[in-house]
Amino acid sequence: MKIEQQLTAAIVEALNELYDVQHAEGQIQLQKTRPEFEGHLTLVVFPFLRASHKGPEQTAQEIGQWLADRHGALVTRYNAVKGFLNLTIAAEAWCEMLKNIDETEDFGIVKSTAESPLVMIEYSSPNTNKPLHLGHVRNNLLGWALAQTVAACGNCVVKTNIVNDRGIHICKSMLAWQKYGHGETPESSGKKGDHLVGDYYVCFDKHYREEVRELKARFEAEGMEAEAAKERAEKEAPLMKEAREMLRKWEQGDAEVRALWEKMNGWVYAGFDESYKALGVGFDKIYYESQTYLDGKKKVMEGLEKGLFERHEDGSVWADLTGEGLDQKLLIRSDGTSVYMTQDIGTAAQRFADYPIDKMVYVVGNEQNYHFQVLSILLDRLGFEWGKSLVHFSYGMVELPNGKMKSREGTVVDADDLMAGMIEQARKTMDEAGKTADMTEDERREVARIVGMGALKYFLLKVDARKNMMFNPEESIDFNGNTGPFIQYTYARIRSILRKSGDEATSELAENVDLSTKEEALVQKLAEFPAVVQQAGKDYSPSTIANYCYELTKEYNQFYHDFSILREEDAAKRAFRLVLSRNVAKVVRLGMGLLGIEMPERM
RNA sequence: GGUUCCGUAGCUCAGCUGGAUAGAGCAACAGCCUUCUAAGCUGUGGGUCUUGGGUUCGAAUCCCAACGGAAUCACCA
Repeated sequence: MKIEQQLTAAIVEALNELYDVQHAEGQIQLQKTRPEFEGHLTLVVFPFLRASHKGPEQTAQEIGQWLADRHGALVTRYNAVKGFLNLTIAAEAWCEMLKNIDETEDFGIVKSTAESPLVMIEYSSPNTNKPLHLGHVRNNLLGWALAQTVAACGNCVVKTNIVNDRGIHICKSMLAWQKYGHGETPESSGKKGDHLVGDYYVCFDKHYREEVRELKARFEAEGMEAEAAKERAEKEAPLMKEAREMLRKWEQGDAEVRALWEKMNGWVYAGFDESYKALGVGFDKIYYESQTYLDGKKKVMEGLEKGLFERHEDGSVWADLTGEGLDQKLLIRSDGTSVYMTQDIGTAAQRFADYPIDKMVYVVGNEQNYHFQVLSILLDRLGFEWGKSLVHFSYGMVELPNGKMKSREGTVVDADDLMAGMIEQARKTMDEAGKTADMTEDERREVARIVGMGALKYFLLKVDARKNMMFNPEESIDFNGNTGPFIQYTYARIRSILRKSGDEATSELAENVDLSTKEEALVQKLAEFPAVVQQAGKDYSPSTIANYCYELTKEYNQFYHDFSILREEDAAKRAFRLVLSRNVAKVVRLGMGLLGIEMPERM
C-alpha cells in the first residue's frame, strides 16, 4: 500500500537476486530525491558495494535496471548519479496514494485502544500568587501539543496539572491584601482575579524590601557587616515574620486563614480559567499541592526506616546521591516540614495510585533538570519501577531582546496582555487587507482571535522545545513567512476554492491523469504526514509537526500560483487538483490541530 | 569547581537514526495584482555549520578536547 514499503520490498528482492544479499531491509536507505535531479525517491547504494564488487555508479545502474524491468508498474524511470539511484515512481501510484489519503478521515492519526499504554502528561503547574506570563504560555502550549501528539500516536493520555496552592509565597499575597487591600475584590476593582492577587504579591515585596532596607541600615549602624546585616534583616523583617506565622496558622487549619486562602485562591482560579480557555488548553485531572504535600513525607519516612535515607542530628532527613555523581539532597527539614522534592514524590505516588500509568511525562522548564534527575533516582530507590523511566520534557527559557524575564525587574511579558495584543494586531492587519467586508462583527472578531492566537502558538511551537528561544515583541507579531497566519491563510484560500468549485468539492479521482512534478511532489509530501506524527510523538517534539505544516503549505502555495484550478479545462486534472487541495487542507488542519492551532475558513 | 543543555547567513530558526552543491523566514535589492484571497509568488546577493583533532568511501550530523553562552548544584518552589 505505502509506496516506500512497496519499493523497499522490491529492492530487497533485487539485492537478493543480483548480489545474493540476505536480509537487506535494515540497510536500505531511501530518501527524497533532491530537486535538482529527476526522480522521487533515491536509494543510497554505498552499503551494497561490498556485495556487488562493482563501482557505485554501476551498482546503481544494475539495481535501477532490475527494478525497471521487474517492477515497471511502480518504477517507471531511473538514473544513477555516483552512488545514488534516483527512482521515478509511476503516476498511477501517486494517484492511488492520494485516493487512499482522501478516503482516510483521520489520516496519520492512530486511535488508542483499550490496550494502549497510558501516558500521563503534567504541564502548566502554576503558582497561585501571580498571573501567567510568557514562560507559562510556552509551557502550556507545549504541554497541550505534546498531549495531542502522543495521543495521535495511539496512546491513552491523561493531562494533569499540579497547582502549587500553598506555601509562604501564597501567604505573602494574603498578608499584603489583608494589610493594604481595604477589601478590594475582582468585582469591586474590575481586575482579573489572578492579576489582583499578583498585585498584592508585588505589594508585599515592595513593603518587605522597604523594611529590610531600614533594618539593614539599623544593624549596620550597630556595627554589623553589610552582608550579615542584610541576611538578618531579611529574616527579621516584621512582614516576613507575619507571613511565616500565617503559614503556620494555615498548616494548623486556622479557620480564618483558611477562609481567606480559599477566597483568594478562588479569585486566582477564575482568572486562570479564563487564560486557559483563551489558550485553548485543558486538563483531565487537577491535583492541588495542599492535598498531596503530606503524602511525600510518609513515603520518605518509610524509606528512612528501610535505611535508604539518613537522618542528621538536627532531625533533617537526607538522601545521599554521591554514588550517582550528585550531591546530598534534603528531603525533610529539621522542623519536620517537607520540601519541593518530597511533595513531588507524594504527588507521583498518588497519581500512580489513581491511574494505571505506563509512562509519566513532566513538562517543566530546563532550570529543573537537576530536580528531575534526582526525582527519578529517588522514586527508583523507593521501589517505584516507573521512576527510572519518567520523562522530563525539558524546555528552554524564553528570552527577551534586553535579557531575561524577571518578575522583580518588571520585565515580564504578561500572558493575557500578550494574547490581547496578538489578537488586536491580527484584527488591524485584517481590516487593512479589507477582505472581510461581508462578515459580521462577530465573525471578524472570531477570525482575529484565531489568527492572533495562531500566530502566537505557532511562533512558540515551531522552535525546538529544548532550546532557549528569543521573543522579540516587534518581530513576533509578523504575520508573513514561516508563521501561523501564513499557514492559516493558505488553508483559507483552499477552503475558498473548494467552496467556489461547488459540488466538485466532492469530485472523485479519474483513473488516468497526467501529473506534473509539483503534483507528485505534493502527494509525496502528504504521504509523509503519518511518519511525521509518529516521529514527533516518539521524540516528544511538536516542532517537527509545525515545520512539516509550513513546508507542506509553502509547497502548496507555489502550486497554487502555477495552476488555475477552477479554470482548468481538463476535467480529470481539475478533479485531481481539487482532491489534492482538499487533502492538503485536511492534513494541515490535522497537523495544526495537534498543536492546538485553529484554522479559519476565511481570513 | 561538579552536572546538564546550547553554539548553523546580519537577525530568528530548520536540517542532526552519517549521504549528492547546507535550507527557510526576516532584513536589503529587482520584478509580479482586469486572472481561484498579494497575510502571496518569482529572482539577486548573503555561510571557515564556534575551533581543533578522531572515526570512514563520506561528518553540520557520531566520539574526544578547547573556546563561548545558559541553567543548576538552597532547611525557595
